[in-house]
This record gives sequence, C-alpha cells and structure tokens, in this order.
Amino acid sequence: MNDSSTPIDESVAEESAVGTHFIHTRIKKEMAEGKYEQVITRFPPEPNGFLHIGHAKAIVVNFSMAEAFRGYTNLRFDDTNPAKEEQRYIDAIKQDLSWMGYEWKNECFASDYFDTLYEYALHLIDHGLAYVDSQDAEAIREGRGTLTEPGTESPDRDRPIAENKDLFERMRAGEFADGEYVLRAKIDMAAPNINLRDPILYRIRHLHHYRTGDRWCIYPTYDFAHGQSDAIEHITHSLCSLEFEDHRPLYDWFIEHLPVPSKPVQIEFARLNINFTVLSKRKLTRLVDEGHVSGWDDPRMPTLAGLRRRGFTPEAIRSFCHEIGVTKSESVIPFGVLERNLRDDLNVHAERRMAVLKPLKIVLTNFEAGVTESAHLPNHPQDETLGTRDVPITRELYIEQDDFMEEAPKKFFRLKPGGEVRLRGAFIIRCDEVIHDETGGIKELHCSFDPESRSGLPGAERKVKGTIHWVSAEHAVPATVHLYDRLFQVADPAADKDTDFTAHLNPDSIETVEHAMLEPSLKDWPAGDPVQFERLGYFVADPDSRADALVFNRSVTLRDAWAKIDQAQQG
RNA sequence: UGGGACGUCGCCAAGCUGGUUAAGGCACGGGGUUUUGAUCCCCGCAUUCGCAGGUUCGAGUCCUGCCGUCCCAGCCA
Repeated sequence: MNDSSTPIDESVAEESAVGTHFIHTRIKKEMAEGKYEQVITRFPPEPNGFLHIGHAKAIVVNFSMAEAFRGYTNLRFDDTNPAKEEQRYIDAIKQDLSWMGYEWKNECFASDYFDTLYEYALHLIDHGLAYVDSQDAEAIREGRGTLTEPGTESPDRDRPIAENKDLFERMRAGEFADGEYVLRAKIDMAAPNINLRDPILYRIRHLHHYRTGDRWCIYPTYDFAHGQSDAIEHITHSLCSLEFEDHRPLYDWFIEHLPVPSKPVQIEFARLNINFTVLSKRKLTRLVDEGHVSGWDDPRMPTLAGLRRRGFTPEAIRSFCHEIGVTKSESVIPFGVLERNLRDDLNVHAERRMAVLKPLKIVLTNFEAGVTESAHLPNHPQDETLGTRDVPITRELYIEQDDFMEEAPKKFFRLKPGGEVRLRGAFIIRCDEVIHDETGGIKELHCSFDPESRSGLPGAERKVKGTIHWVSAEHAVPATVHLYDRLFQVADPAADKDTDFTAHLNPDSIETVEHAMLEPSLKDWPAGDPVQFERLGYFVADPDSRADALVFNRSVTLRDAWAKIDQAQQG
C-alpha cells in the first residue's frame, strides 16, 4: 500500500510483522477510540548478558506494535544494578538489535533518570508515602509475611517526614554503609499482593556504576525505576512478560502518586519457551562462566549471537516469532520449529554447493587419468538468477561414506556393489568392485561411468534410484566442519528442581569433522553467507575460518525422510 | 490453604458483544513432480473446545462449582 501518503493505522496494522493478536486487537481498538495518536513502545534489557531468542520475541512484539501504529520504539537499558551491568553487554545488545533489522528511536538509560527518580522519591517522602527503614535485610524479609499471612509493619514505618528526608539525603551523601538503611514505599503490609507490602525503593550500594561513575551510592530498585522511566519517555504501552503482572498494581500506584509526565499502560504476554534448551539469562550466564560452551556466541547457544554464528538469519528469527504468536498462555515451542523457519528461509536464498563430510574414494576405471572435465551445475535448483558454476571431474572422486553400503537394505537408493547411482550433475556410475584394506574396512571403490548418461545428453534421461554428491579428489579443498546437536538431552532441563540443569547437557552437542572435502568454489566462501551443501544441510563459514584453514558450521540439516524410514526400520 | 494468570487437535493458535458444518500454521498420514530420499504441488487430519452442572430456541463463547498448570515471600530484573 503505497498509494496513500498517510500511513493509516488500519492498513499498516494488518501487515504488521506479528499479525493480529490480543495486544494488537486491544491497541487497534484504543486507536479507533482516539485514545492515542501513536504507539510508543520500548525494549528494556538489563545490560547484564547477551540477548537470546526469547528477547527476540519481545523485540518483535514491541517494535511491530509501534510500527503498526505509526509510532516508534526506544531502546532503554534498565541499568539500576551496578553490581551486574557492563558496557560490553550494551555493545552486544545494540549489535544484536541492529542485526535483527530494527532501528530504535532513542537510546535511553534508566541511569539517565537517576536525578528525576531521586526527586520522585523525595516527593513520596514529602507526602508521607515513603520512609527510611533501618531494619536489616533479614528483618525486612521476616516482616514481609508469607503468601498466606500478612506482613507486620516496620518499627520505622511512622518515622516523621522530616527525619525520613534527612536520612534519605544522608543515604545519598554516603554517610551510611551498604544495607544500613533502605527507602520503602508506605503502602500496605497486609496486601494480598506481596509487591504492595512496602516495597523497597532505594538501597545503598557503594559501587561504581559503568555510566554514572561514583556519583551515586544509592540506587533505585527496578520496580521503582521501570514504570517511571516509561512515563518519562512517554511510552504509551509497556509490553512485558507475564511475571510482571503482579507488579502492575505497584507501577500504577507510583504513577498515581508521582508527578510523572505521562501514564503508560502495561500489557503482559507469555514469554517464549523452547524445548531442549534454556532461556534464562542466569542459566545462560552459567553456561558461559562455567565453560560448558565457548562463549555467548557459541553456535549451540540460543543467544542471538550464537544463532547468528550458527548461521541463522534475522528473517528466520522474525518469521519464527511471527509463527508462534503472542498470547498469555505459556507454551513450549519445539526446537524444530525454529529450525524449520531457518530452512524455509535458506531454501529460498542459499546457493547450493557440494561437500563430502566423510570421504570415500572412488576410482572411475573408464575415465582417463590426468584429464579434468567439468560438470555444469546450477547454483540453485529453483532460482536460475543465482547462476551456474563448473565443478571439476576427474578419475578419482570422493563420495560420502554414508552413500555406500556393501550390504544394503532393499529401500537403500544409493550406491551398493553392482548397483548404479547418479553423480549429481555428472553421470551415472556403477560400483564394480569394493577394495578392502588390511582390517577389512572399505578402502575404495572401483566404479565405471556411463558416458551416455552425461548431464545434457539424451542418455541422462535414464532413471536411476539415487543421486549422490561428490567432489574431485584432486581439486577438493579440505575443511573442518562443526555439526551441532541440541545442547541438552532432555526436553526441559530445568524441570527437576533437585538436579542442576547442567547435568542434562548433551555430551554430543558438537561433532567436529576434521577432514571434510569441499568443492573448490567453497575456498573463498565469505563468513556469514549461508550455503547448502547438497543433501547434507545448510552451512555457514565460521568467523574463525581462514582460506588455509576453512571452518564451516552446520546451521541445520535438510529434512530427511530417509532418516525417519531408517530409524523406523531399525526400531 | 493469600493474590495474580492460564487451560480450544501431538505442538502453536484464531474464534469480537452467544447463532449455519470449531480458522490457519507446524507435525503426522496418503498421492504426484523432482539429477538434493530436499524443494514444490494435491488430499486427509478436533461431532469437539480441562471437567461437571446450569441459563438459553441455540454456548468454545454467559453463570456456578470443581480439576490442572504457571507466577509472586531479592536491598535481582
């Protein structure tokens, strides 16, 4: 729709990346009622780790809603806890967000609002709605009560306003040690919602903040900072995950009692869960810190950096987020759904090449030695605009070990003694002789090719059951290939509270193939560009790959009907 | 046993203020095309909406009760 100069919400909204869901429906209604002129959202990560696929969902939801209703999205770092936050995470988060293809309007920091937040705290104190508590952490915890019992009021709860103010100012001035005092909202210690039992607003932390340096030794809690930060930025809709539902009454209380410039509305949706992996920053941090993976960008990690190195595309991640929808019911998405979205994207865009992971040498006995012919292959079977290439053929070739069986089952369509198979893009060969080594293993195969069956000739029409990939032994370039499997061997690694999730790590989550043989055109394949190794899957050159030491990562396998049959037959 | 929320096909998920045969995707099964056992294309796939009652001419949609699952007792976010 580009025939209109004014992007009317309705038409744009229908094309939103997330389609329609309850949040979209609700905002659309509000827009129709004229409640808002535009929708302003924000993506508010804490810079204490890398973004993962779960964040991707939040990113897509927030950005797509603003986009659908002619607004914009801010990127705001909720950096209220200097003990955990670092600049390097900010850099990584921004990089991931850009990679995903999103542009944020303003780059904000909760720490930018520390002065205002401090004023807000003073405002609460002045109105008798906050007090300085001298109880220690344990006493405060005990006083909070339990889920079924009301809490008890702090002895400091009725401290005079002037005294609260004095104490709070001295907290800020650095007169007290960590934990000596805390600022609390005065709400209701008997509230059934525990968040309303005089929540803590400020705590003393004599810590250097990566942005505000040593200017502060008191820091607002997330609960006190988040909603007000949204209000300061004039966020219209604070879209967040379900666990903050209980906090909404508290955020609303702050907004109601503070002179904030706007009143954001919070809407919660279910966060993403994927099986056979973990999606909590705490757990992902442990995987990194304890060395279970090579880093935040290990291709087995569900982080955006990991997925990127694995060969995922932003398009695949976005279509995945689109597919899973946005609701309030918690769901677990099979890992395979993520993989299929990648396949669907790569199938259309990735060029095809041939590569042999586990080489088996074959000798074409009727092919003249020392001669190099070439096969002309399309780079994509459905998209001819991607061009063609020539692949050298010689007397000695490598084929995949898995493509030959000495004693093959009836449904095995590939090469077997006396059997025929087509070499993709070349011709049909017959296996005449199996050469064994001293230990009885298969050393090489002697085959003969049918000259009449060369691709392009009428004889090529002859049907044979299978087509396999191959590479010229003389021209092949060696490479290291990483094959990845799921990081955990159980669907829900965190299910059992008594067993640490790391106990479920899959010991075979990475298989390194050292001597794969690639067709020559792969020699200078750019890192990050996807490629399909025909019949094997989609691969991507690792950032560490060098011309003299190629490294490819398998992003995802191809769908494999044979594997299913094979598995079923073997029981 | 306090509060908040959720429960529609194996996995997701539409289903607005109750109204003909409960969308769609994935998975799965069957068939076709195919020099990737890939892709692609057809066809099939919930008399039933956690359960039990009730209201109604009519309920997945309203009411009542029950069951199940998740979140909350950080000076984390």
